[in-house]
Amino acid sequence: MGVSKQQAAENRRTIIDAAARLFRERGIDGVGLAELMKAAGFTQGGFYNHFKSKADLVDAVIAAAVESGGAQMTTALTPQGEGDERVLERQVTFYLSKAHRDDIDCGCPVAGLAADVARLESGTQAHFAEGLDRTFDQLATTVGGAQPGAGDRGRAIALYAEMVGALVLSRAVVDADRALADEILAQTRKHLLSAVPG
Amino acid sequence: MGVSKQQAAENRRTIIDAAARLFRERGIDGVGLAELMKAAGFTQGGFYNHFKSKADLVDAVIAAAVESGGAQMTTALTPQGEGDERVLERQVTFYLSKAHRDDIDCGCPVAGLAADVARLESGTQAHFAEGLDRTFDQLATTVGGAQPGAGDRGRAIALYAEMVGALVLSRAVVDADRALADEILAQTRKHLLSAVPG
DNA sequence: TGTACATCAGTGAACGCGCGTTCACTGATGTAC
DNA sequence: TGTACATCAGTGAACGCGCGTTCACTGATGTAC
Repeated sequence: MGVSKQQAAENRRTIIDAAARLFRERGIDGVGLAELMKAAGFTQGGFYNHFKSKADLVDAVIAAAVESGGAQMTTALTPQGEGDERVLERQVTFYLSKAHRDDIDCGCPVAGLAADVARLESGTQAHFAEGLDRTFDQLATTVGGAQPGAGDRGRAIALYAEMVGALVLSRAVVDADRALADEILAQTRKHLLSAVPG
Repeated sequence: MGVSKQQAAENRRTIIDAAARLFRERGIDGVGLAELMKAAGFTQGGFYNHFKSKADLVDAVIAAAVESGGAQMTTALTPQGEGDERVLERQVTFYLSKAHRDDIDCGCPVAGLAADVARLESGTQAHFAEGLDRTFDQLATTVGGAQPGAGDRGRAIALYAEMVGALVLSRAVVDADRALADEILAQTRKHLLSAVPG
């Protein structure tokens, strides 16, 4: 068609965003390039103007997802400026909400993509690992609050693992047994919030 | 070839076992039927003598995995007859070991398949949900120990979610950042064992 | 117990289909003069 | 500033390949008489 460089860059971004959504929803193997390009508003052939292969796109998706705020844990839903105790509480409450579970294509990419990432080449895994590492550090400062300590990162890791596990398990059964899916969220929420001071 | 009914039943089992292994390792979408049948020691065409579709096999795999001892949590590695406190400790220690993480094709099917299960039809999800529910109950009695209480199941769910999350996250980064993968296991192990009395 | 035949788990080739990828082509963008 | 041309993001058809599935065929199993 003929398109400005800026437009082309925006289009690339559009493709990555569509892929991030579809990959979380149906898994990387479950999404074809034709369908993906159509979802982004383009035809199949244009894909290779932006990426040299599907693996290259996956790499870009992981890098972008992880870059946009350490896996969605410490951004959007935590308007800064309030007391740190409350921030942790609100993050946990949102992360383990039914809304977050049911909105998988906009939800935490760590929970949505972790299983697939385990099967990717280690170059792509490395981006994911960097983002996860950063997420642990950010969460550690939130956990530490006013009195940071040596065990904060360890506690952050345990906290995050429980949230990711609960979300993955809840999603795995929600279509067949909504009560069980809700129970998983409710019990882990209760467990984690009881550990938060206040 | 001509094969006895008993032999046929054994062959069916062999196919399911091979599928359980391969599905955990590379994801359901990542395994083709030709490859699967070859791994089980047969040719491609025989598949439909045992299953009416790939989805039917997946259903059988989930049902079998979940049936063989509530997701491998409360079987094999816990020789009964010893004190209950120690049983929980040993289960956690094994579940969060490097050996369990690295041996994904023989490991806990809940952690290995949960992400894929979320995308399956709800009939298949139901088998998984039943197994998960039973696992929670079994783990609750272990958690309750000598003094069972009303909060045991809730604590079991939180415990299990943390273990599954840790295993999934550790596997997602192990090829790219082994230190981080090990840290995740070590910190969650430490966190969970510190909560066990004794 | 022995013979005749239906069953059905196995083989291996073939089917259509959608996958990731390649290609020739188009035409506005953006540069060179 | 205006003209000539290279660039390259877009289109849409085509490629080979492996997928899930179907098929005709084989021959030991297992039943009927």
